[in-house]
Amino acid sequence: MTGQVRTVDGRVAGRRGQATRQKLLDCLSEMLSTSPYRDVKVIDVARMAGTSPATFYQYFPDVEGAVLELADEMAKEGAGLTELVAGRSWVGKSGAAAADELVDGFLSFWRKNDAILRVIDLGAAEGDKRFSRIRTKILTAVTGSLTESIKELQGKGRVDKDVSAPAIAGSLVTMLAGVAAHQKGFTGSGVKQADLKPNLALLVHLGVTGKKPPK
Amino acid sequence: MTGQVRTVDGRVAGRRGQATRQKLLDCLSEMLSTSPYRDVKVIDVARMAGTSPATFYQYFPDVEGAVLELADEMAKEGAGLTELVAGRSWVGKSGAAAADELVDGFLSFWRKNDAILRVIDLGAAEGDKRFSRIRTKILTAVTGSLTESIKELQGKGRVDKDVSAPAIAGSLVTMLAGVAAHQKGFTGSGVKQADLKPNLALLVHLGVTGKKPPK
DNA sequence: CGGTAAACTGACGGCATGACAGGACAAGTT
DNA sequence: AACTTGTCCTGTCATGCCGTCAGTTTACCG
Repeated sequence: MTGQVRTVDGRVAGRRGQATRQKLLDCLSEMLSTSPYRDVKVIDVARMAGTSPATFYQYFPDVEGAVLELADEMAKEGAGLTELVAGRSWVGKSGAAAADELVDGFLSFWRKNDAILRVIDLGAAEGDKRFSRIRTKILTAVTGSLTESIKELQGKGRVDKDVSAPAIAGSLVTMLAGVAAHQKGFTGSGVKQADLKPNLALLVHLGVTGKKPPK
Repeated sequence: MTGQVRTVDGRVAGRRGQATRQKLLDCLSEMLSTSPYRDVKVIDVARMAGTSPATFYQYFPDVEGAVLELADEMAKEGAGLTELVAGRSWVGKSGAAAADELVDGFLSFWRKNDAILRVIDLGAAEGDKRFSRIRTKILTAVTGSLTESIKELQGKGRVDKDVSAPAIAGSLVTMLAGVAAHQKGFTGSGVKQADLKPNLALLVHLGVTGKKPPK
């Protein structure tokens, strides 16, 4: 599928080359989680990796390009999020459990990768197609499965036919992403940390099934 | 309340000074909506305003500082969002209408100011307290009122006591903000534009009242 | 008209960017 | 071991933006 790793000027990268490339990506990743995106400079990343800016530009066209690589790596890992939803029953008590675990899994994934994810979010919001595509790819892992679940419930007559399954699924996932990204903002305005997850799960359950979960 | 407008070196700004200051802010605002945040340079803003970079630095410490000013302007305007919720009844048909209008008003506010809002979002997500505070200030206009509405319903026994009103309100508003910011991402993945608002309104209604709106 | 404070600018050292050519290195060949 | 080959890295350079200062122009007031 993906061809070999290549440098900007078209050479194929060997073992050593791939190692430095990866090191640069790692350092960029750390940089992103410690400094504002706007202040991340090529020279700092290169210094941290014990190399020179020129080396950086051999493997990536610019900072954005490198971020997209990081995002791609993460998107692959994010494909596993599908399992949080696929094949789950949303009826009765197992429905409540499904909501709980979806919220939990999603939040921890987001938190683990928050630095890159917020850059992707920004790029996508700015209308950059490359970022939008990756963002969709990551979220589709969840929204897709969730859409299926809702459609299934509609098929059984448990959910109104006139709701749009993809719209609901997308909105709920966006909510989870937003809350994960601004978690600090919540605790700062009168929401107890412990209250967050159960109430999110409640909202997810309500959205998917249209009903409150059983006690 | 707010003292006079001051330059970085402490002078008070006169008529002419305030005019150029405002012009710089306007140009910055336009710049933000046409270029990626990372590429917005002081020199471009200054050029667009027909002045020099040095002038920019007389009124703002850096680009971030100027963005915070823009955000402050917008926060004042955003205070009007309270009226989308305050004093509304969430019972019966008027509940459905309240949800509709909240979604509508919120989305159009967000869309009108999306350039600055996504920068604020980024700053807040990166943990910058100044951005977090402004973001909270804007959102509080809605979450606060919404929290009150939910608490009121809880008082009347129409909503379970064990849900956290602020957590629900915050999550719903975050959902609205997220959807507004990534609206294009939705339509790009199988959600019809026209389906979005009604389904969001449904989710809001469900979240606030715990019940589906009447037909 | 003269004085004072405000408003602006030119110019400068410093740093990031992005390109190139050439040197260092690993691995295999003779 | 010396040589060869292709990969990998860096020194260096031109360019352009950043952020600051000293100094000039403009507006206001007695």
